[in-house]
Amino acid sequence: MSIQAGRGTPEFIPAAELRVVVDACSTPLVREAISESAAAGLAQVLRALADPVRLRLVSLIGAHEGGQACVCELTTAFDLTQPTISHHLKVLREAGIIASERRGTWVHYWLVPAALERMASLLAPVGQIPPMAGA
Amino acid sequence: MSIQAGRGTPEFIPAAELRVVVDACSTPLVREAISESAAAGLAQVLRALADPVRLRLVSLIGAHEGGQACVCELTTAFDLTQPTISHHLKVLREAGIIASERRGTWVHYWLVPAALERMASLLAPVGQIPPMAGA
DNA sequence: AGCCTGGATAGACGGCCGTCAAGATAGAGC
DNA sequence: GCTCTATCTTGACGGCCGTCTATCCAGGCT
Repeated sequence: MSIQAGRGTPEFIPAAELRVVVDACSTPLVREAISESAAAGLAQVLRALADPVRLRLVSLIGAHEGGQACVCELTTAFDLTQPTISHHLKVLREAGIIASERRGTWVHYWLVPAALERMASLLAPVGQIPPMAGA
Repeated sequence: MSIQAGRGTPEFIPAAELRVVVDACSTPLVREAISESAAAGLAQVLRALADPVRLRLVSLIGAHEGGQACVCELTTAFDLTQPTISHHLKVLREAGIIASERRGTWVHYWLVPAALERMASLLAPVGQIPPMAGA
């Protein structure tokens, strides 16, 4: 019971801090070694994206007319129950990837572009998009 | 037991196919809705990255002199046993994110830039990587 | 007010995965 | 060939997470 902690996520980082922590590491990840806490925050956001359903949700929302979609439209795109979709949307929202607002009867979701941009620029290997630049 | 499948990963996609599947969706994710199989493949790669230890491994390898690092150097950077690090390296290797080669006694690992680039361009919201890009 | 619909929450269940200890394998050097 | 070191593999354990059912909350309508 000393070290064996099951999984390496003993501490959950709330959304606000998360932003800071991820920002703290805005160099391309492969430029210099990131800190332990930056890795934790970054992994938290990536884990939110690392699910087929949530990826499709992000894609559906982003590709939807006006960049917004209501839950009813999203739910019908899957063979999953509405609570399950609601759960996935919550995960994405808590990771700062999407935002939502209630408008009358329906709840609308849209992407937070900064979140995906941050991920993209972190993963971009320095010179970025040099398909074969390996010397 | 008809639908309840525990998690949405009934089918594992081997590395070769994975490349194809992820390539099949090289539009920025938020441009148009991705297919179910593309989402599965993409999620598989993201899940490999969505772990603090593996992120730090990628970062350590990428930032290491010469872009290469041997396992012994990586192991000492963590409070984890060597088999655990080896396991994480295997996950990254099977996801196509890193590659390895044995050189005498030591095994060296390096990044596969195309993998991270692919991820970055998929996540980049259309205009992509505004932080430093020309515009 | 009462009902209906869209959506979120709570609780439970089962599989996946991160971790470790122990053993196996591959070169290097004697 | 034997030993030693570096690394991988195997098997087991425990927690996390994706899914469901059941229930609750919020608005609109009559």
